[in-house]
Amino acid sequence: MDTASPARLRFAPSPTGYLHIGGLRTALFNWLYARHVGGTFILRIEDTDRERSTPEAIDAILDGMRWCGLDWDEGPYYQTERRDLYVAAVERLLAAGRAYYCTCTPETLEAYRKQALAEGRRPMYPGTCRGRTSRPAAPHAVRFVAPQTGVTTVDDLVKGPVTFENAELDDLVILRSDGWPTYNFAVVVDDADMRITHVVRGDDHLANTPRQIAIYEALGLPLPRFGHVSMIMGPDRQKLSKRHGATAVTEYREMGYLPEALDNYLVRLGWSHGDQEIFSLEEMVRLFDFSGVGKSAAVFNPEKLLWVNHQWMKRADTARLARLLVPHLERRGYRVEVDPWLLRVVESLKERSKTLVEMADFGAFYFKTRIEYEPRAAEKHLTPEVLEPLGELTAGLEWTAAAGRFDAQAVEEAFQAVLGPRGMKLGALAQPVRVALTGTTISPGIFEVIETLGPERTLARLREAIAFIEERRGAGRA
RNA sequence: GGCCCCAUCGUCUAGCGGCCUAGGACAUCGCCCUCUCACGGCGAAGACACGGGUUCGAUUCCCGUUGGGGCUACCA
Repeated sequence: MDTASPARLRFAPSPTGYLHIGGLRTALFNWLYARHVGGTFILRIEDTDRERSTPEAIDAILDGMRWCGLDWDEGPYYQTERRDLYVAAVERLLAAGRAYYCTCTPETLEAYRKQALAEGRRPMYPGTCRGRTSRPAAPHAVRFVAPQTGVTTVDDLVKGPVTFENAELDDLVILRSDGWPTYNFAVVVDDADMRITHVVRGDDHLANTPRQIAIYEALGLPLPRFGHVSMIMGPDRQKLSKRHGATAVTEYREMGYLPEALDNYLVRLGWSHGDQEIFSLEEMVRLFDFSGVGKSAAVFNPEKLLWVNHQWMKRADTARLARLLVPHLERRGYRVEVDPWLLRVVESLKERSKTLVEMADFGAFYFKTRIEYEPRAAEKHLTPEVLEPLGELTAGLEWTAAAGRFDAQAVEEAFQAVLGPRGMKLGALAQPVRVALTGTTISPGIFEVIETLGPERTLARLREAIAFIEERRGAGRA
């Protein structure tokens, strides 16, 4: 028995560029609702604009969606493979007198529009070809006979009821002179054919909805529910675009973001559930509903995304993080593989890294064969005064290593053995050691670093630092 | 220009007539924790765009103004 919900939703991007943040959020909302009600999620590629559509863009869309965990149950369907369907629908409209051939050239149309605008009139199609029912020999498009009276009300899932005057509707072109359908027509034919029950999309399509409803009605097709989600904008309150920095979802992967973090951040842009900020995909699916979707547009805030990512980095499974970190390390020239040692490294880093990129940069010292000291750090901490304690610590750690235990606890004891008798504070020794081991004054806890580094690397680096100080002292005397 | 949508801290938002001297989160600024950096804890600052109504009572409902956005293509 089929107990699944009959709800069918779709994401229908046009492959004219990379998959951007706004598109991904639309996809996410569709996917979440479909999963929430146990319905079907369909992917459809709207590639009828053959000038601007590219195979690379299609790959980018599929890739981005997979990365974010938005799996589809049907498709991808391609509109360029469904042309017969649109043409057949056009024929039906033509036969029913709900469409007509139009031979007006783009030039005359453009001239007319300009004139209308200049005179302060509405730039609508003048209806020159209305009623032309026989196929012209000249190049022609097909126009839809739009209703001229009455109103159309869209009972929107997020905006509520929105009413439009049908007199505002234009006789729009449904079939271009190149034989391909236009957007407003193809969506209707496809959504109906695919039995879409909820059309959820950006609210830049709200004004298109009455035009589409008119087509549904002319074709005698049942109406789906519509839901128009507000858009995502840049800090300048303009539609998000390349100007605003990274907007392609794959860029976020390269910048070291986790897909669950991007999903989490995006779902909170326009949707909320009380005061909760962190949601797993599973939680979103359980909680998502249109009643929680807001009406107003939201400004994309990279800083909050960074924070959300940090939250997910801390929660992430260490082995998975290690696997994801590898390419970032390789990009920096470190040959590593996922082994227990890398796991330890990641473990020491995950709490304090906001992104994988940050983790790779911050943890690079673990992998370096030679430590370069930051000049200021060396200046301040690798001084002759610490030569003796450093030497003593090195000896102590050698002993610790020889004893076969090199854990944080044993390391700390070695430190105390140096510190205690001298009445030194931990910081006075920890910082020089930190510079010796990492080259900088910033790192995870020093005992943890030493334990992770292991005796061999630790002792080599300490000796090198001692040599460095001695050499510099010698140079100073000369 | 016309039509449509939107309007709570800088940003994301809670609020669905009295619980609001408006709550949370990011960012900012203090303090605490502390071997550095983070994390964490505590605290500060910070908003209902404006004007009319409706109501015993409006952030919440209605109208207008203002501001922002979208559509107005043989792009999607």
